[in-house]
Amino acid sequence: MNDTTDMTTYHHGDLPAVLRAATAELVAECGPHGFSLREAARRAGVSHAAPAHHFGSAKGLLTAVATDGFARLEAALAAALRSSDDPLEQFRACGSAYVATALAHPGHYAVMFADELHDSENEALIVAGCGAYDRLLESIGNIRDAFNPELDVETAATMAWSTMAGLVTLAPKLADVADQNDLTYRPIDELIERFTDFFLNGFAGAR
Amino acid sequence: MNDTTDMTTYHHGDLPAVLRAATAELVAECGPHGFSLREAARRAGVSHAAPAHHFGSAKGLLTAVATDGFARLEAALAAALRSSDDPLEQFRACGSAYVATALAHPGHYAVMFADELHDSENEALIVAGCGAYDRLLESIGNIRDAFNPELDVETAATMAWSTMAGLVTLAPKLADVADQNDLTYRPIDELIERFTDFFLNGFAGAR
DNA sequence: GAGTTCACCTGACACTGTCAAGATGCGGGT
DNA sequence: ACCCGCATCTTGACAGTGTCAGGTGAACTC
Repeated sequence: MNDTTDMTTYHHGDLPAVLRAATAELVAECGPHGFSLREAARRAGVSHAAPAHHFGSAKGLLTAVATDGFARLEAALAAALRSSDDPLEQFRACGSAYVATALAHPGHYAVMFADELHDSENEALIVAGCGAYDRLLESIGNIRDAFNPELDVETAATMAWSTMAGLVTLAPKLADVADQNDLTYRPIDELIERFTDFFLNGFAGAR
Repeated sequence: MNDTTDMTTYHHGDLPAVLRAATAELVAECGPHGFSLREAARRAGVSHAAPAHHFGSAKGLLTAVATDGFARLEAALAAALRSSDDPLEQFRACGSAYVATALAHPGHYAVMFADELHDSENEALIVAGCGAYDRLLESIGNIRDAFNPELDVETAATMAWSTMAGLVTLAPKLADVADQNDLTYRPIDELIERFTDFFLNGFAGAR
């Protein structure tokens, strides 16, 4: 019977996958605003209405790309958690993994946190997003268990998540500002390292 | 002689200002993606090509709105700094002021941090952005002077700025997630309060 | 081998941003 | 008083966009 993952080889091979890849590439090049459904179709070598058949609308396609991005992020964070037994080291690895995947897949990342570009109600997207976030909760939960039972994991995770997202999106702008003011420019890797140390420092006394 | 701020009362009164207001309102309603130059012109009661004359392009108009937003933010942060003599209290007030202005002017805020929607090279925008950021530097500089001469003000400001930006943009999404997982939902005001306490806690031992 | 379903195409519509060219009214110089 | 220059805004056109309706053909089912 029909396994949905098997109905691939038709005219084109696997058009949905090709379209998702083309979209990510296009957004990485031209930004979410420069993206165009027709251009994505063009790059995939199909007619302008082909994407709609698989994804319903432009938003649907972008939603699928965002879901892909969260899946990648979850995988990276999961690997970071497995990379060590020390909760502090795990958290540092999560920070590095977050920024690494964001920079490696800028097209995905740009869509993931642009609320109105994707359909926030989409179930697959929500599941993928929560999956990635759960890894961060897991990491901070490990820290709580090992060092500070008073730590409010929810709040700490919210702030860590926000800070990582903010750093990644603001880093280029901050670099520009630093350049123009003759200040020392800190590459984002170093910022993330500082960030994790700073947070781990703060975790000790937080409630 | 021509003072550019005086050439206001013509056919329309002050069309640039009306257009900026209409744009902010429109973005607040429909998001940056739902914004349309022609719709903004429509709301201002002028023809579809009128905005181009004052702002050059859609990006020019959005840049002006972003500049407005940074000016408002700087004013709010400056007021927060004046609100107390205690550096810690100043920092808390900055956090509250940041989120308050972001929520009070969602249209402006959405454009301010959407890198490709405005012209990042625009000088007025850069000046306004740096002006607001400088207030945060000032606040954290006061903390350094009063409590911890080892504190790296640049790095601390980068993280505080990123966290505030991240919190504001992610707050609604995190609220949804919390709702669906039956977790306790923290309103953003409380999150900001926690955030400032957490950072102040971290400042003590940071380098 | 006929019929149904899926995958994709063609064509059309209203909408968008931008440009060129024209109208319209204010201000300053004579 | 007049007129000219110029800033302001309009009109019209162009290419490009997302989405929908309907068509075409391949592939699987029975």
